[in-house]
Amino acid sequence: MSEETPSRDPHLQVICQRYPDYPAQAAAVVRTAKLIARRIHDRANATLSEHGLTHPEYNLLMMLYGSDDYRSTPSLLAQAAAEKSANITRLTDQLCRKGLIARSPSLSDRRKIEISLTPAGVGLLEESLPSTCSDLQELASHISVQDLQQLVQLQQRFLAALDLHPSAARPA
Amino acid sequence: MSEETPSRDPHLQVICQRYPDYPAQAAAVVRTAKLIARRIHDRANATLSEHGLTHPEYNLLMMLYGSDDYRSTPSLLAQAAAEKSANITRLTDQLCRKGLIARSPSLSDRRKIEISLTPAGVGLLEESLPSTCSDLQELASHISVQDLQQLVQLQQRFLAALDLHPSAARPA
DNA sequence: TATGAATAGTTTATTAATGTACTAAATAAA
DNA sequence: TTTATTTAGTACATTAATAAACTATTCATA
Repeated sequence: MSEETPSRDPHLQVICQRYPDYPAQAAAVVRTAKLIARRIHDRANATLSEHGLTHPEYNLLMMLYGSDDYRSTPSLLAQAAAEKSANITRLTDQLCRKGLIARSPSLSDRRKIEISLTPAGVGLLEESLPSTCSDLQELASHISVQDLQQLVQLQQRFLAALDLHPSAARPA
Repeated sequence: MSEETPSRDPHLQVICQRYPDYPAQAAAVVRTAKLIARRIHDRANATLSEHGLTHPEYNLLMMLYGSDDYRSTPSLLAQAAAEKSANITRLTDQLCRKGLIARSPSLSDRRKIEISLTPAGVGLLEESLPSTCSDLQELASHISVQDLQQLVQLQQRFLAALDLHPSAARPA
């Protein structure tokens, strides 16, 4: 490890002393991404519980909100929300039970299901958005728009590297 | 929403048309962090399964590897690895059963447990590190060290904002 | 010194998430 | 046209993760 260690994590310094080839910078990116995701998840769950939603449910609803005609398919949702297909089934079952989404057969491909927001789903989302957005906006207010944009851009470059390099182990 | 939408996600553009106050940049940060964390998790699980480890187990082992005397406590591990304490218990139970860590009572505080890597734990870690590190290094090779450092720094600024703003909802 | 509050870690029940197997349908190849 | 392969989504069993409750211990306050 020839470059400087990220300063916020004393563990990394010790690791690099013990294993000099440890890619500390990349490990720090990964670790911090996980911290962000976890912290936001907990925080969002607390806020959304007042509306009877969990964070993963909310994410699916938002993906539908951001789709043409509030409409999508389980596979597209799985991809967009970084969830496995079996979990999409579980989550959409829950949202169906809550009357927030509806399932219908696709007219163009009989394997496919179409999922759309119900009016109640749109209503609940728009009811929850003031608190959700102000919470997130509060966080964002400490960082300039340019810095946020740069952060996203750098994140996306890291993600792009994952696409270039399929896992060295057996395919899942 | 007055600034440009991150370009990689068409959902965000539609969301902002429907709800103009949506903080798109911050949402993009959050979403991309989750994508990174998920992708790395899946990728690491595939690599580590050859060594009989899961990604969360590996993370704990690495935290111990980066601690003085390979030694820590469940609470410190929970914090460092972004896991809840009940999950630390579950994970450390598993690692104990595998003989990779050992528990002992703390001499300074009877509430506390000390957890340390066993020689088998150190051995397994160092056996897994070549493939783990080369995998991660491969990803990192597409981004300059300066860019990685900047990415981490920006991530950490986002995290710092979370500390400044406790959740608006009831404390968990 | 006694009492109240906070901390540490585990247990337990519950929910969340995943891997695998499956059926039906679509697509690709022969 | 037939066969092989891939895709879509769900069922099911299993593992992963969590909230709440708990006991013991430590720390803070009166």
